Amino acid sequence: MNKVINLKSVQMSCTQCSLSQLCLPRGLDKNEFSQLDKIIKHERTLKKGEQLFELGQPFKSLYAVRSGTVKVFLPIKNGDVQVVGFHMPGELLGFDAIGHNEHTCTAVALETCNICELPSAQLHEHALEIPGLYEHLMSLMSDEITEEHEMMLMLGRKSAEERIATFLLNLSARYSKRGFSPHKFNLTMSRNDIANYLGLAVETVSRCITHMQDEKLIEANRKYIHILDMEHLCEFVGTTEHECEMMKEGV
Amino acid sequence: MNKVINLKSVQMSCTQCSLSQLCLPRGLDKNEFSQLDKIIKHERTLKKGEQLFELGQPFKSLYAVRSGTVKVFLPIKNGDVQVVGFHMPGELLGFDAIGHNEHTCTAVALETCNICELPSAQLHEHALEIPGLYEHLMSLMSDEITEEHEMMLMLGRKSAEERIATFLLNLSARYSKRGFSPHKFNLTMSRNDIANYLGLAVETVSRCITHMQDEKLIEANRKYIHILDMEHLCEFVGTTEHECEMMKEGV
DNA sequence: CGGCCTATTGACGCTACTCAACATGAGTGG
DNA sequence: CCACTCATGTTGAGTAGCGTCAATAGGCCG
Repeated sequence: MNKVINLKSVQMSCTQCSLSQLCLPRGLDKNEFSQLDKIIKHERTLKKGEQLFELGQPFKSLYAVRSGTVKVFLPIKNGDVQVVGFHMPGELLGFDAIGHNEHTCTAVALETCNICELPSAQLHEHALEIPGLYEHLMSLMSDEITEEHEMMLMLGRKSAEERIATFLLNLSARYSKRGFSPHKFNLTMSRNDIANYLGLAVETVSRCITHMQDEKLIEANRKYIHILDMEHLCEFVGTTEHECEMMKEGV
Repeated sequence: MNKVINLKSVQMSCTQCSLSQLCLPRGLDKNEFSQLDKIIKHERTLKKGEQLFELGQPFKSLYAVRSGTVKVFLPIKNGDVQVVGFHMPGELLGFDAIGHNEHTCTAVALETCNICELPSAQLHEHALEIPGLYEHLMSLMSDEITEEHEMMLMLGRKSAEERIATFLLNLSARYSKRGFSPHKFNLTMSRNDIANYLGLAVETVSRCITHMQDEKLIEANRKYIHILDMEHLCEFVGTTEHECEMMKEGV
């Protein structure tokens, strides 16, 4: 029994984690790693539908997704929401709470999730002992700002089909970065979530996906997506050069 | 002559700046203030239309607007753009460049601007000497993330009129925070910029403003805006409670 | 097997875009 | 100072894209 616990704790340490290159600063030595392992909590597990944090909740931690997908959204009137992002393994979330010490959005698990936690109390206390931690966190926040600029472009100027294409290619690139196929993957979110995120109606999402199948760009069956013609799908995205580069990097 | 230069440099120091409460961490002592004044450059002036930074340009500095308005946008194909923000006095910009050490958007002056500069080289070097500087910058970045979430809500779910109302009330609150009237102000950006920012056509912006005048909610003449009925305008925004609070705070 | 939720497809209507004409103000040069 | 041009803003008519409503199909779970 003791052995099992040890094994588990080893598996769950940052040192052993295959995602550490995504969520931690680069170039940490063994010492600094074990320093981090002391302050990061690895035990949290969320079942499908459970909340990680909620709008208005005080800032307790930053969170890293170890496995599963987390959906982040803004609650609006009448129980309606605006989905503002999906977080995959290796991605951090909770930055929204730093500014006013409380969360400005809500995060729930779309499937069973393992979550690592960097408690805010320890953050400022130990940040200086781990070189580059502040810089790294700012770097991640900066990336989030850039991504959200691109979302504004998406919602402001792109047609329904362009949005779907952009979305699929973005997922593709992120799967690819994690060692999965950029061509075949399963969506972890519902059509409803996708539609909401992209500022479209569910029906429009369905129709676009159907249309893209007719055009032989993709093959889709419910959650399953198979990208057949990456080249032409990229052309559909058609906006910033930066974006096109990003997409192709991921392939 | 010497006297003039001295006077100028005194006027331009953070210690004397009326906006320092907006862009600097709170609770700095005299010593820390003068520390900051050493690393912050105050001399930069931009004429209308001049660039502050450009997409792809290496990260040199963070910038604070001292006077004037700066427009930030993403260049797209064919010389088209997507406006992603407007920055007023006391607001920092350039956070987009931290992640990959180069700017992911372009910033230009909408009118004559005075800009303060926090060079990136000095940032990490001196950040630890000024307590709370990192925390403060992260706090500002966090706020920017939250604001952009609200922009996604705007672009994803709101009607044209709701967008205009939200935009006007947002400006109103920001003017108010700076000691100006929340009811009467002059827009520093063109209808074109507003339309682009809000994901609308110029004509739609014009029509909405006209319509809001017919409804006696506002009075508008070109750049000049007079908000007549703040209450009903707020109702128009109609989305998150958080937003409504923010709007009313500013009044 | 039945009930429920999610996804797909079709018909219709509305919002906001496009194209176009026109008005107004700012800036320029004589 | 006025007349000219150009940029910016306003208004109208027609239309396309996407949302809404409704019906149906398919998967999942008890």
